[in-house]
Amino acid sequence: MSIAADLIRGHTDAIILSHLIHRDSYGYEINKSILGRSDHRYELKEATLYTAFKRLEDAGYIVSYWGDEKVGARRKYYSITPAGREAYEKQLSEWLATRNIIDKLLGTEDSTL
Amino acid sequence: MSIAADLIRGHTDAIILSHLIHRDSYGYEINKSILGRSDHRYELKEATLYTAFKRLEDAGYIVSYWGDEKVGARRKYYSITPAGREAYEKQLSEWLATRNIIDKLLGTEDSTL
DNA sequence: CGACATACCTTGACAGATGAGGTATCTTGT
DNA sequence: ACAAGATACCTCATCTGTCAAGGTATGTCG
Repeated sequence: MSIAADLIRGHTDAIILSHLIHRDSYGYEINKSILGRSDHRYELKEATLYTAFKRLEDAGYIVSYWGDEKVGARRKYYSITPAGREAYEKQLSEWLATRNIIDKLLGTEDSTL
Repeated sequence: MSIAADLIRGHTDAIILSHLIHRDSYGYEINKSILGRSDHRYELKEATLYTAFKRLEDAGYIVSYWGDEKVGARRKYYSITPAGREAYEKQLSEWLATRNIIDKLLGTEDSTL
């Protein structure tokens, strides 16, 4: 794991919402997807993931339901709500603004000082 | 303050080091500089700033000395050490990697996937 | 003389992340 | 038949960075 998790702190919710924008999903799958999409450089810890689900559900950004798997372990699916989509849009633009500011403050070779 | 501080969490040390790369400085000045360079969209809280100074000094990344102001409030200057410069370089590249991954995970329409 | 800027610092509390632990099912190799 | 590992869920105690709130002191301006 080459990415310091502390640097991603605070982006967990947006990352999960981003995944659920496309389709309903469940914890284990979301985790593996994040691992894959980050080229194995970042992995959400399970405890972090389930803490985030709780937080997002309490906020009304996602709702959950049990899958009807006939075989294998049961899956708890999550679905993003309209409020969740709004929150995602907002968090995405916040990320872009934050990214911009950090770039400036770190002197990431920015000539437009 | 339009930028959620929690999103910048973890970048405080790098931001301070980045400032000290150019010249020795003191707390109050660094804070104002950050405010200005972020177009007043982000401000380090004093408690956060002094906590960070303590952390950086303990780590050997910065050293401090009192200025010899004849008038006005005394100033405590900080100077970056060679180890601090190394740490800054490392943290800068970590930021670039993290930025890249968050962009991917948030689906920030990145064509170079 | 009061307000405000400059300049430093500490303490207690909060929130997100996480190591470590737990439960249960199914598959694959030996 | 059995062990190992993947799939799949969850909780709790602890750690760390942030920050509101409080404090001290000096200089300037109206």
